[in-house]
Amino acid sequence: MGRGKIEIKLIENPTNRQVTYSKRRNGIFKKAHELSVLCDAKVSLIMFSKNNKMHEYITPGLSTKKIIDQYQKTLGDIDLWRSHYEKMLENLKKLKDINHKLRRQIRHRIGEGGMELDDLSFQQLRSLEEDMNSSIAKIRERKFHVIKTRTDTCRKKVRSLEQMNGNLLLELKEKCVIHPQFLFHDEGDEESAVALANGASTLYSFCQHHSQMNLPHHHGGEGFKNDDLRLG
Amino acid sequence: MGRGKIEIKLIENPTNRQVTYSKRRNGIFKKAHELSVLCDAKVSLIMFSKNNKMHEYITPGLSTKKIIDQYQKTLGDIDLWRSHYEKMLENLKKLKDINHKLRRQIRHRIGEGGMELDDLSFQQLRSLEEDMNSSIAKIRERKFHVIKTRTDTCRKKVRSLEQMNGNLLLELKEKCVIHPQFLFHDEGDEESAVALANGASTLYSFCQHHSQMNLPHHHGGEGFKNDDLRLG
DNA sequence: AACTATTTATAAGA
DNA sequence: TTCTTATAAATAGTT
Repeated sequence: MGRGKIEIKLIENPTNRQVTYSKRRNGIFKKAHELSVLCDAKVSLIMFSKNNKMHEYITPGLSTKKIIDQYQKTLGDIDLWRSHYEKMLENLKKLKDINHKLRRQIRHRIGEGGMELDDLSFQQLRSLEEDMNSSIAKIRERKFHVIKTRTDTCRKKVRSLEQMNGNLLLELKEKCVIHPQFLFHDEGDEESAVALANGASTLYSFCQHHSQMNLPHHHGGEGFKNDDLRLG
Repeated sequence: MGRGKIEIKLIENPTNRQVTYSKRRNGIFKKAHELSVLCDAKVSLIMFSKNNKMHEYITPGLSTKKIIDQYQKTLGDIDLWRSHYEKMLENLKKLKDINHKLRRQIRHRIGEGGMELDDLSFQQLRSLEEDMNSSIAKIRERKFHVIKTRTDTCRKKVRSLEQMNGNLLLELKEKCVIHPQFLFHDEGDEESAVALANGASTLYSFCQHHSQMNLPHHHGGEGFKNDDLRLG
């Protein structure tokens, strides 16, 4: 802004440079002050000319020392944040590593992907096989336990149903003695009544069966993961 | 500069204030950078908005820390200069005081100005009088010494001249015996010859006398001054 | 340090 | 925040 446009590059002529320095310095100081007032901002402006003459502007009511202190405190806070951030990054990296190892272990145990097992030495493979065998043994044991439990539950249910069935038949016979008109009204009716009684029980059993199918599966999964984390 | 002119006072509307802050901040940063480049100046610009958000500009290739260090060093230097200046001021004051006292003493000793002696108590005046008396005694002693020295010198000179005179007369008589035509040619001639011989001697004596008149005077002056400084 | 033709910054509005 | 634009302000070159 002026009679001509100028390039923003060092002014070689020392006199011109000095004049421009003075003019623009005043300009900036004025603008700094306007900013201080208009926006209630804290401004510190320190400058050294080429021949190391110092000039400064400071928002009225403040000292440059205060600004510097606040500046350094802010930098300190930024450092704290950065170190915090860097710790988090490190943590993330560790977790990713563990994740990778776990995935690899899982692949090994599944024996998936053809080439996956080529990474392992003979010893590692033997150890893996043994490991798998003992795992299978545990799984089988658990399976038998589950089957046994379920069988027992079924037996109990059957027994209770048989008893309920007997009671109902007795009741029915008594009613037939008192009101003979109910006897042998329709063969199908008697069967459907029994079916109805059994149906409710079957529905109950289904619910129980369903929950038993899910929970052990879930628990097994967790146990497996825990083993993996210990190994990773 | 803008669609309308604004007063330089706090912008009450927070939104407007924030917008203005952003715009003007960029403006100042740009100008600071231009100054850095155009004039090869070192510029540090730190600002905190009303809600304590920090922004800074720093001349490329520098760190804010460096600027702050230079700033503090400069302030330190200014402090050094100021303390130096203050010490000089103090010194100056002391010397002025001494000067005053000395002048007063001199005035007392001279007894000048009528009212000057009114400052002093009877004791002080007695002491001053004694002091002056002893000074007078010293001066008198010195005076006698000088007179004695000068008298001795004169006697020696007279003796040497009388001898020289005798020698010349003898020489003259011998010449008269060998060449009687010189005898009693003119009465005045003999007198003028003696006068000539004495004249050279008188000239010599004058020079010596002149220097003796100056030197003791000078020494006396110095001695007096030294006394004064000791008393001040 | 003052002047002034220009360039630049920016207030207001979208 | 960003863009536009009419206008205010800054300043380069000159005296």
